[in-house]
Amino acid sequence: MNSSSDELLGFFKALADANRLKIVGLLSQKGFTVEQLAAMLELRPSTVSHHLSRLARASLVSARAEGYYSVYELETDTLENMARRLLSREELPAVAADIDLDAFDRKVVADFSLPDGRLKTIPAQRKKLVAVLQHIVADFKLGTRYSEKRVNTILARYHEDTATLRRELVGAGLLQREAGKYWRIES
Amino acid sequence: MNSSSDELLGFFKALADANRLKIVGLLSQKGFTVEQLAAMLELRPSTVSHHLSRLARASLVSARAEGYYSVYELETDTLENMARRLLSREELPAVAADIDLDAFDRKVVADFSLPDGRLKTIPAQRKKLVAVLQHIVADFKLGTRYSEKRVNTILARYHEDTATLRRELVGAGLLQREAGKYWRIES
DNA sequence: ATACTATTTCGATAGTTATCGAATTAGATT
DNA sequence: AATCTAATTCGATAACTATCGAAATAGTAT
Repeated sequence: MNSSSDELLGFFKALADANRLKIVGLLSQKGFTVEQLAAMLELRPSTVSHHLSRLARASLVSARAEGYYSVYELETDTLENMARRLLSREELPAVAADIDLDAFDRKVVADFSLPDGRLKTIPAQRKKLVAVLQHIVADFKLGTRYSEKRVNTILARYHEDTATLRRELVGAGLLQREAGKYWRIES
Repeated sequence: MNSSSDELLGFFKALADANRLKIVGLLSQKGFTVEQLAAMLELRPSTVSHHLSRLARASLVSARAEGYYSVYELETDTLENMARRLLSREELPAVAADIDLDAFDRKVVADFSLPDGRLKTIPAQRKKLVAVLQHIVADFKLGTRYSEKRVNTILARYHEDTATLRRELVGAGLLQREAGKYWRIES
């Protein structure tokens, strides 16, 4: 979660309250003082002040001194900017930018592995099987052609049922087979 | 607060959580299962399920069955619609549509009035004075010309200092004066 | 300078909700 | 039909926050 996302989160949190949303609605028409807002919303001034400070923290409102009062006004620019950011294609992916997309696969491999690295069982579920196969295929060098015997030797480190592993590796497109030889495919 | 505003509020509340925002960010790239999201966010599946149901309630995500799993996907249309609504000029004023804008003025009049309708004092603050004057001027008929004597008689119902009230009414532009006669101005 | 008053801050409280683990459900695979 | 598993629901708990009243603050107006 980077600082740009924090801004976005702050924006949503600021508006995720019925009374704050009403305040923004009211300020979209004209400026109001704390007292006026309190009367219209049937809240205490201290409560309204609290809401206004939250909105101000998100740069959604600003105060202007006017004689005895301080008049609050809506920062329409901030609102527009945020709305536009939501419409842009890059914004949302950026929110998830620093999240580890491989965590699931690693967890699956860990869940199915014994301390010595062998597999407890071969996963039955497609998504999990693929995760485990991708883990195993890392033992094969790119550009090397393996005999079936050598393939089995490597797979035997993981599970006795080397035939199934071999078949699934080919089925998943992780290993290529031709004329009795196997080799790894660039991913 | 009308039902359209409820939708808007629901939208903001749905996104006002760091993990839900991350989920949306992840789903903006591709669909994921509950388990996958849980691993990536380091949360329990039940927690992720909870978040997804909140997002679904706001129509921000939907589930699609795929074999053993149910794959969640982002409803980009909803997101776009909401962002556009924020940019439209009518949306925010509508949020405050059914809020009583005169509540402040009524509260001021009530605060400054004795049970019999007379004023405790004449407000010193501009905003409050105007509220009280607007209340008083309702006793004057539109289109009628009043002598200063009749004006004072009416104002005496509110406060002994009729001279100040009269002057302020004229100053605030609520009463017009010419050739010793006073009359009310259409507001 | 002094007094007045709108606003803010603070402390306390009640209501909301994010999170977890356990139990249940729904659905696909065999 | 029986079994297995991802997902959901439920109950409990902890963290957060909206709201209030009281006290402090700041900034005019006299």
